[in-house]
Amino acid sequence: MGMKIQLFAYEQVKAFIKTRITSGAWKPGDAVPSETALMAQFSISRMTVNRALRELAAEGMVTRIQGSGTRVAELHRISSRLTIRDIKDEVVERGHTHSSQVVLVATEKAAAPLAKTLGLRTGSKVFHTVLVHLENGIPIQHEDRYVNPMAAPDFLQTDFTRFTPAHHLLTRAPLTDASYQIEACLPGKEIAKLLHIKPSEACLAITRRTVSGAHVASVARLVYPGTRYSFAGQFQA
Amino acid sequence: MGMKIQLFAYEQVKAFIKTRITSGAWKPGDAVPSETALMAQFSISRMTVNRALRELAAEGMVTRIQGSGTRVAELHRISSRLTIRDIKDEVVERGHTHSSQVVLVATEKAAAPLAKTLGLRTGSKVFHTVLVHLENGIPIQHEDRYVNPMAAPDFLQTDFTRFTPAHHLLTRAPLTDASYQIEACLPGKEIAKLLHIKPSEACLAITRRTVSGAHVASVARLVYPGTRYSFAGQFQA
DNA sequence: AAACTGTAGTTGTCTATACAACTTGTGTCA
DNA sequence: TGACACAAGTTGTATAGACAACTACAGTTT
Repeated sequence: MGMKIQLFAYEQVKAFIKTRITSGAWKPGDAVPSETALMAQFSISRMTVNRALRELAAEGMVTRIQGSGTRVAELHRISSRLTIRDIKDEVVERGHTHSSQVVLVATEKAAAPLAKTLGLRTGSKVFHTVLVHLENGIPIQHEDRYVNPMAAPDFLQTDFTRFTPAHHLLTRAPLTDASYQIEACLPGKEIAKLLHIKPSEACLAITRRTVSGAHVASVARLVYPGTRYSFAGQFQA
Repeated sequence: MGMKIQLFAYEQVKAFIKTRITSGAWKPGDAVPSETALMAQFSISRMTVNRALRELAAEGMVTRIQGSGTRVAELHRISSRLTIRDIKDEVVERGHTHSSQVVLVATEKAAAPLAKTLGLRTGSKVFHTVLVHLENGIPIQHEDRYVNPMAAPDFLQTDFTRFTPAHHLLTRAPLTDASYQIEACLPGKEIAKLLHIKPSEACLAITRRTVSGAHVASVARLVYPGTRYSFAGQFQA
């Protein structure tokens, strides 16, 4: 049994406070005992108490104000981390096989709006790829991606049946920022055909823009069939 | 001009390592200097170095293994926090006005599958509410919610035109866990009518299950019109 | 009434040291 | 060759003490 028997001192303090908050004994806005008080109560040093409280603050359970004190956070804003992952890893992790169908690999001239989001001049060279990702042979994602040549000059040399575009980019261009947008949409004739669904079937679309250092590295639109894909997650207090 | 001039020692160490990772100078899998080495390099104590590295590990930038060392994390998995918020707060924060249309407020007997997810016996009493949330008079969310009476006995006493169900639950039952699922779907005739959209318009649906202490507090299905709502976020390294 | 001052209490950071727990490689012994 | 023991290096936790920065409040002065 992987059960952990011994809790470290700072973990005991965290657990003590956490249970009082989640049980409702201490309500939002209530004062949490000061470091000095907890230090005496647990017979441990202040640094250890400090670490416990600092971590609870980072987790959003409490609010700390220097000189004033520590209080239970207002609405323990429960939150989860949403991570950028390579779809291939995701599929493999489920124990399934991943494959890709390459629809388009091209160099194009950027139209005005695209050039703007990539931070390039209108008419600049951009890389454009379109692929369909399959899980056990069933289409689950349509990926339409534009890549800034400045960020990944050798992008088109990749064999996209073996490595996903995301993999190439993640390994070459260290990510610094990204923004995403999740929406519901209808696929349109062409994408519906590639995903083997009806044009009337609702889809989940994620538009993602990734930044690497000074450059906008890539803009991608990922379309998932609504019946075959959903986006699940777990929150923890 | 809120510029912070002085960086604390542990912040300097973090910045030093972070820039080397995001610039690509240190690649995933590379070894990060040991605590002893950094201690000498910056002329600071080991505890301070330790704090810097511990925080970088928590942020997912590096991986630490006791006895072995610290390395640059494989794919700096960029992530963002997805937060549970009250839709009313969201609307108000945008400077708009929020209003609710109450469709149903009832006490029902739970059918088998619902009872199971709420952790109750089949046929137990459950609260059921259906409302439409409006932003400046335009429908943006259809909320269909079941509530466990054990977790919020006075739930139905609320005036739902003034307080949202989420508000009542967040203030009464301290949240401990939650899981969610985001999917694309078609609304169906009834919901389409309430949201003033065509039944063929794609919608974003979030199904959320919240846990408070020992009880599953509530199960809600939130449906957003695809044309009027999307879910945006920002990642940070 | 308003402005100022001082003080006690609180959090933020940092140090030097200590020991525990773990990993890795090297050398020894069977 | 294989098993074992050991040592060096690394991270994990904890301590006692120190000073800095900030808040809140009470008391004083203007």
